[in-house]
Amino acid sequence: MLNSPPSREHDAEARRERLLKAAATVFAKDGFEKASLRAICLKAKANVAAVKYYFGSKDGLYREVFLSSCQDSMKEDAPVTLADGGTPEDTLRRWIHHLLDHVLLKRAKNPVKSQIMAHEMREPTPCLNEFIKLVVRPFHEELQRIIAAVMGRRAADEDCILYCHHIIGLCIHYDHCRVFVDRLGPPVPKTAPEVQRLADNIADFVLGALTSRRASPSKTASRSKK
Amino acid sequence: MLNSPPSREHDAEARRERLLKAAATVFAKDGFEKASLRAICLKAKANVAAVKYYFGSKDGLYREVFLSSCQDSMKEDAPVTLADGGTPEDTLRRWIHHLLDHVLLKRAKNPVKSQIMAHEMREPTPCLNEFIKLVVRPFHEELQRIIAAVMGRRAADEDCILYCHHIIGLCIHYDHCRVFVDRLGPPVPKTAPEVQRLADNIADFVLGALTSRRASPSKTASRSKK
DNA sequence: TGTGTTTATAAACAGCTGTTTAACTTATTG
DNA sequence: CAATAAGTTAAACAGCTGTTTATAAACACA
Repeated sequence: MLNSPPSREHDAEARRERLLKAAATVFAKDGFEKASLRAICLKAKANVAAVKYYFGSKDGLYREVFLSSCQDSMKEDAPVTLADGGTPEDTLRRWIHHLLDHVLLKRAKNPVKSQIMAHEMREPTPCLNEFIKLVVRPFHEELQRIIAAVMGRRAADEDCILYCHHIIGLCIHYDHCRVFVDRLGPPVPKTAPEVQRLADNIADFVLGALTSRRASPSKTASRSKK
Repeated sequence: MLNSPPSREHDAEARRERLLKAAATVFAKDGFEKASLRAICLKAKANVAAVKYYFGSKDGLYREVFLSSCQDSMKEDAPVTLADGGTPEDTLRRWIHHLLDHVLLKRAKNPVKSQIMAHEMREPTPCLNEFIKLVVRPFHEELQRIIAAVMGRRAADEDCILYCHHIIGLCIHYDHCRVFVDRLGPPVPKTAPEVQRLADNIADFVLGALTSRRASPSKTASRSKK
């Protein structure tokens, strides 16, 4: 008779993990729309119908990839906090260095997460709110506390909140707009010493700004008191 | 017999423009991959084969939309320059306000350009280099001159170049990462008075930083002299 | 008016997509 | 052990996509 088909794979957990990993890579490279389940399943050595079985749909697979990515973020490097000790100014320096090290070195070696995040920002799903709540907001709030300590104000001061956005925006610009920065020069840092130098430059700039604003609440803050 | 088909449209130029306009809208909303030629042509009241005829392919249509977008950028609001008069500090304030007004108000009413640009940043084509050369670089260099005037340095000073990136990154963060800022609060400005208030806050912050760095070249700059 | 060329477009093509179906295999339960 | 449930997977389905083909209509010219 004909040859019997090869024996089936039994390790469901391993297959599921392979699918998640392959999907992350393909979604990162191609984006959600262009990424095809056949490409993902070829890479994962899995059957196309497995996507429906394990994840319900292409959307479900994407959601799971994104959520895994969020959970990974929470396991990463210990964040820099005021409780670490040192002056608030030194803490802010370390915080800035830590963020730049993360986005310019660590993430650059594995662009899957940032590319999935870029896609998510363009077409937010409910996953994004979860990510913001679990990962981004605590991070943001600790920076607020650091800024407030530098400035001798309450963390809920509206200036402190805005300065958080200013500082984060300034730092991640070097990652998000890398195609521009690289062409306008100087190139985006690629080594730890280069990152340290940029971090120092930014920290000096930022601390200069915060120090100068210490005694001068902005018109924004004073108007909000009416 | 059967009804004769309606007469053909003869205005090729009008059809081509309609296609460009519809494509811009659909590409902006759906991204390149998800945008379908049938959706674009339905919107433009044109035949699907017209894309091949006028633009060669879907890619060609996209390229033309992007180049039109770059040319529009060059016709927009007169840039703020030192030659406008006033102190360098006031010029910088106006510059920051102008940028925020542009990205938060004008562009927000027509998100086509920023969304196409986001796509281009993810998958750069040669068009991007053209755009950087013609639009972004002159803009960037004028900001460098303004910063240098505030700081009493040469425009080619490496700190001035980096501060350009810092300032631009900080400002455009409110547009690029709007999904984050809106959820973390306070909401991204949507009215002219709100934009003015944010611009003032940023200008105070930035001028505070530049003033504090005036007498202290950073370690970056001083090391580069070795 | 007739002829050759160009333009515009309906229809078809070829291929790809995510999802569903059906059949088989394996595991579990009574 | 038999029956049932769960898991795996090839094949099929239904629909969509960008591109190509074929042809009518329009244009230009003698």
